[in-house]
Amino acid sequence: MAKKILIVEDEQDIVDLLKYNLEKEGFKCYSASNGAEAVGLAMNKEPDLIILDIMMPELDGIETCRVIKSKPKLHDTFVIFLTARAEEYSEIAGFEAGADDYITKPVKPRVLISRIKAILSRKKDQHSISKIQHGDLVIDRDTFKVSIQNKHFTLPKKEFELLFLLASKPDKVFRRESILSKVWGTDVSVVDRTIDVHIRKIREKVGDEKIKTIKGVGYKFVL
Amino acid sequence: MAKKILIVEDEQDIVDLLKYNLEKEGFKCYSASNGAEAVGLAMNKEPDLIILDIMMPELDGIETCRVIKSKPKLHDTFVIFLTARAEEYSEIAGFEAGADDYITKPVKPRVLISRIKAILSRKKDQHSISKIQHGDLVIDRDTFKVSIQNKHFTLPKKEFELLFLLASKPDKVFRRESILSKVWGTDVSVVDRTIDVHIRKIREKVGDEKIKTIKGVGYKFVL
DNA sequence: TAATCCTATTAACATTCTGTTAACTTTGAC
DNA sequence: GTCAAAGTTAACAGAATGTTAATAGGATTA
Repeated sequence: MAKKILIVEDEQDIVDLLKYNLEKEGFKCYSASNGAEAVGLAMNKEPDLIILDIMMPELDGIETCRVIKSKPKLHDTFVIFLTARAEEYSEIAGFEAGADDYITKPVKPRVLISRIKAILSRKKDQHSISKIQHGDLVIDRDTFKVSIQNKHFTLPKKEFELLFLLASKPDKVFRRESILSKVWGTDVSVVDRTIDVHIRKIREKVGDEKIKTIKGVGYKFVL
Repeated sequence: MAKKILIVEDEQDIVDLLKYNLEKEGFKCYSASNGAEAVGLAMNKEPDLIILDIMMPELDGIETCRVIKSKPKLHDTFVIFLTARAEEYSEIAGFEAGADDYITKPVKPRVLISRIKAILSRKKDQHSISKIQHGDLVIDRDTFKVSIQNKHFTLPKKEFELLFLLASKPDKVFRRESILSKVWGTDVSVVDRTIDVHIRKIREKVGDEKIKTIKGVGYKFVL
């Protein structure tokens, strides 16, 4: 799923430069040219990360960041500040406002991208429980290994994510839409059969009995 | 053992200020008033960290930094630049010359000290474990030597760091982004293929089976 | 200093494997 | 029995990784 990035910057040139480079890397970009617009867009699109210019007319970057961080919905959104080198800028103030990193202009696209990736991967790490263990089943995110009844496999990514999801709550029925949004993400669209095919592949490995179909609803993992 | 810090600065007042504060914190200080002297002292004392004024007569800070970083012996020494706020200073040039951080004048001792500690602790993390031993595998940071199944090699730096990382937690899958940030650092950006090429070279030496690919995720070291 | 060697990186191309789809079959609730 | 939902299979496209060779720049040696 493409990560969403909101660029907040009043100089159109810079917006274009960033947008071009970020989209090339597969990010979905939005842009705003002032703080107020930024807050609105952020609430609307819920980006994964916001690139925020410090120097802006009216609501400046630091204030904008404060406003953003005060919204519960956006509390976990990452913020990177953009700052001119010579600028009178207090790094401390920036971090206190809740920034996760800052980058000085002129922006080197590659530096920006590597920092963004580093930050986004941080988030990913935080959100994942790394190990599931139920009876004779062990699923370990760290090693990407699955073992069940003395059988061991290393599953492809999607299959792994799907099994991990189902097995995280044995016996709970996961509806198809819920599976889609959690494993595939909200902005990809795949045909319905795709889930079935993956379920099929998993069943081949862990055994047909382990995943039960609830027709009209979804699937559940049984021990 | 007290960490050694070399202060390179032509204004005696500042030298005194820094020295006073750093020594109070338990650091051992040396000082030089120009670039040439600095290089000599650095080679001689091998400090842990060098505080380098950008503006200096003759050899300026950036050039001095380049010279220092070109000496293998000093390659891993940390460098902090000291720069006047209003100064026309290219941060890019500084980081490209190999600086690890920079601080603007007027120097606030508390800021300086906290940055120094942060930087020195970085080093500590990286180098704290110097030897890995798992089964027939031995990897020694001090000598850059690796031995496995009666085969011995000395790996180039990057290959070594990469193998060291993977082998530090056998079976754990390291995601590509994580490898990048840990071996290459967050500020450099290299093409994706670079990791593969290094993996390939390591595999040639330690054997293909030792490093397993988890497609879409990363690599892991297996015993 | 020049010549040589070695490392890190990249580009270009080859290969492998995953994820997805289409097309068709089977199942089970009503 | 009907029909929507799910199962199944094979084929395909494209992503992800493997591989090789070329290059640049440091470091080492003569």
